[in-house]
Amino acid sequence: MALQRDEVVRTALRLLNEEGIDGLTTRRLARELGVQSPALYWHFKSKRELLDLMAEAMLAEALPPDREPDPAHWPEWIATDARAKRNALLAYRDGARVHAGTLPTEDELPAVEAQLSALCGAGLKPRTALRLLLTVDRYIMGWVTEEQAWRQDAEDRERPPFPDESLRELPLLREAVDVLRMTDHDADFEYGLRVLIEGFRAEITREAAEGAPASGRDSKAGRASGTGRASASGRDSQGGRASGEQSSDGLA
Amino acid sequence: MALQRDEVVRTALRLLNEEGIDGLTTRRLARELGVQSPALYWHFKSKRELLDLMAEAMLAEALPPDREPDPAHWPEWIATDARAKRNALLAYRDGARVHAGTLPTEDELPAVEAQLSALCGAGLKPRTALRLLLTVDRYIMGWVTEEQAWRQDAEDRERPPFPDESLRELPLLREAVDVLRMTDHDADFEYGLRVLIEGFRAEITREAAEGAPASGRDSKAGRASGTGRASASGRDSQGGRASGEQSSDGLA
DNA sequence: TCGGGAACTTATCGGCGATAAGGTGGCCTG
DNA sequence: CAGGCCACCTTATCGCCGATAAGTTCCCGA
Repeated sequence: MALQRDEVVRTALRLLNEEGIDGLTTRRLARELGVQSPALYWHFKSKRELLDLMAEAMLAEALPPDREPDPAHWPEWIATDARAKRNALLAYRDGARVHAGTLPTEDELPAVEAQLSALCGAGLKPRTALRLLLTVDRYIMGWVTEEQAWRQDAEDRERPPFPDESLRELPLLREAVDVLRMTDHDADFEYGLRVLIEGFRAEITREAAEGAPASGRDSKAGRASGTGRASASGRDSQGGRASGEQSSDGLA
Repeated sequence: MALQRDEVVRTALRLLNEEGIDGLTTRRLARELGVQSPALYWHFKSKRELLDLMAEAMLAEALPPDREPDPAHWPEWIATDARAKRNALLAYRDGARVHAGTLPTEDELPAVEAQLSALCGAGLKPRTALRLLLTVDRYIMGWVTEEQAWRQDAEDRERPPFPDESLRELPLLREAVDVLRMTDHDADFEYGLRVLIEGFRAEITREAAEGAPASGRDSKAGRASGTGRASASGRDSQGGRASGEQSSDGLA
């Protein structure tokens, strides 16, 4: 029986957990499947494509696509989905790094549309609703990336970081030392998640309030800020981001 | 004149911008410096160490360490610092990936202590204040990682993603299409940042309110939630995260 | 003057992603 | 039944990577 793409992906995910992303090589994976490594290139045009499919499979396990979010309880399902996604990324070693930079597949879009629909039902404009979803997504990605990096080199760390004597002159950090040393990932993640949702709540009432009067489009209050000298290091790099500008629309 | 660690780091950062993180190899860097590649291992014990120093240098350019944040205007300096950090990461190609997973150096801790001091002056407990700082940090990291990945493969992308016809049946996404396609990174980042700060504001008043009565420690309202089946795919991986538990302390 | 160590070179290792080219077997067509 | 095609895999190889071992150079201080 010939190899199936699906079987390759599943084996790759298992191998990811056993060896980590650095141990996930085409040769190793091929050996696991009982073939030679170039055989994989019949099924995938590159390792990147394999990683993309792995990322897709990871999240597909966590978020069943057939859900109808309820506008009335948006804080609950936003939080539930966020936890589910974090758990999905945590379920595989280096899961966040595998998923990072992946584009949503076209068949994930309907689920997003459903979420947008619920948020608009709660009073948001589509643009704002999508920004909101992206915001929590970025938070999750950043969080889990850091969390897994921490767990990863916690194994081969000789002694715990931030030893007590380095905090001698820093009483506040000393008081928050368990947050600093990330002894309770779950609770700390949950805190940020709650802060985000609290902010969404404020944003929703704000947008509802400003939607009621005359105004229509995004308010355009300038407040150009940023760092002053934003792009460091002589060369500007990055293909020409105009550096200092930032178009915050009023934050106080 | 012999090579200096500092010179190597600066050259590496320049090279990073020119070639990207995948083009930043020890051989290429050595060539740039006019030496052979093993010479680098006299100055750095591994490439990882070099990357750590690069990450440190990147941020050092952006955040001068001698600042005394004002408790009265915490939303302003939180936002300013966040923009500065984002700009610092954006100033180098793959800056976020280089910085990801790096531990704060001991000499960055005093700056954190100063920030904590200001936030506590605004009414937060040290633990909560640090959690808050970590939250915005994770958001920045997640955001810029995604942003740079997007910019990166925007170059060698044949045609724009999410073509119009794929959104035919998705009116809300179609309305938010410029957010989906990330045509204005700055504004979208700024939106999430404002949401976070709005949430912090709510959190501060909440904590101040609950600090006033009898209560002392973190409120322990259970609400175990999560996904139900959290860790997918048979093997549990990740070295035994007890999967379903989540210690949210009350979010509605 | 000369010993030692900082700073480098040359040589090499094992492993990586990827490509080229060739083989093999089953199925479909004539 | 013959023949060819094509899905699927192998063998061979390329150029590159991070890293180590061992040898060389040269300056500086006792």
